[in-house]
Amino acid sequence: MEDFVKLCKALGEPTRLKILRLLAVRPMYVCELNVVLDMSQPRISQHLRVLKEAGLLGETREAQRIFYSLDLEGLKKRLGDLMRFFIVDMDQLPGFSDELSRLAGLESDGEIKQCKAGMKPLHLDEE
Amino acid sequence: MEDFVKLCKALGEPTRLKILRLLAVRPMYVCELNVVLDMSQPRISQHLRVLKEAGLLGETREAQRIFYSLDLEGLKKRLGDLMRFFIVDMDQLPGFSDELSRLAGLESDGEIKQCKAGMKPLHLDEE
DNA sequence: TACTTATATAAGAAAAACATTATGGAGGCT
DNA sequence: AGCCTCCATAATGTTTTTCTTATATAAGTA
Repeated sequence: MEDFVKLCKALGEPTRLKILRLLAVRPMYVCELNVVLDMSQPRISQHLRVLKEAGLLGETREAQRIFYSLDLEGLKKRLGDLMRFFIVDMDQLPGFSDELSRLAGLESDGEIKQCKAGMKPLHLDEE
Repeated sequence: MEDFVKLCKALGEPTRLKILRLLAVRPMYVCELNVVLDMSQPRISQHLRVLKEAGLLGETREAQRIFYSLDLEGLKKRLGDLMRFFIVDMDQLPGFSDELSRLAGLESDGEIKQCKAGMKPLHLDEE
């Protein structure tokens, strides 16, 4: 699940979405992004790092330049995986064991009656 | 584009992803989420608000309870739209006119030579 | 070697997101 | 009416992001 969070967090920022959208036109050097986006170079580099760590970018060094590219097929696959995350049975997913057992506990008594169980216990004995 | 940012920002947070994943099992009351997630009620309410504003949730009042649901088909469509955002021609998209013209400027002189244009002008006359 | 270009990284400030605690309001039950 | 449950909202503190400015590294050029 952390992977999906990282992916969506990377996509959920206007500057980064713009960068990706531009790299979808064609791969570019940082200095080209610098010109096209009209933003400071460190700002762009930092966003590129986030995108790279999310596994969205390819990177090729060419002399002192670095050529960044977006793998559209990879992104497509990642978004497909994300969609499937919501569709597959939850017990096929890691990291949901606690939630699953509490959910089972909820449904064990047939009808949903009260949710008191989830509330903090009242302090009946306060001074 | 702002819509995509909002969507991805909503998805890019572990608690919210968990909430959505649970609502994908079945619609739930807030108090049920409260029990299943074992988190404070305001925390859940606030995340539900973000998800609602991102257009991801359906909401039905039932007496004093509120029944939240996730529209899987809607989410699927939104993710498809997001993918297409990267595929369609950029001049079909709003909000990229400046970038498009600067990109055209880059390519007008055939080869990419220097990116000096994007650098800040050097101050040649400092004291 | 000295200078320039291209990029990354660090350090700091400002803004945004998140969690907690406390409160408020709507609706059911006695 | 009075109390309880369910949920939202406000206020506050803390952590995370984001941006800027400044500096560092790597590689080309004169």
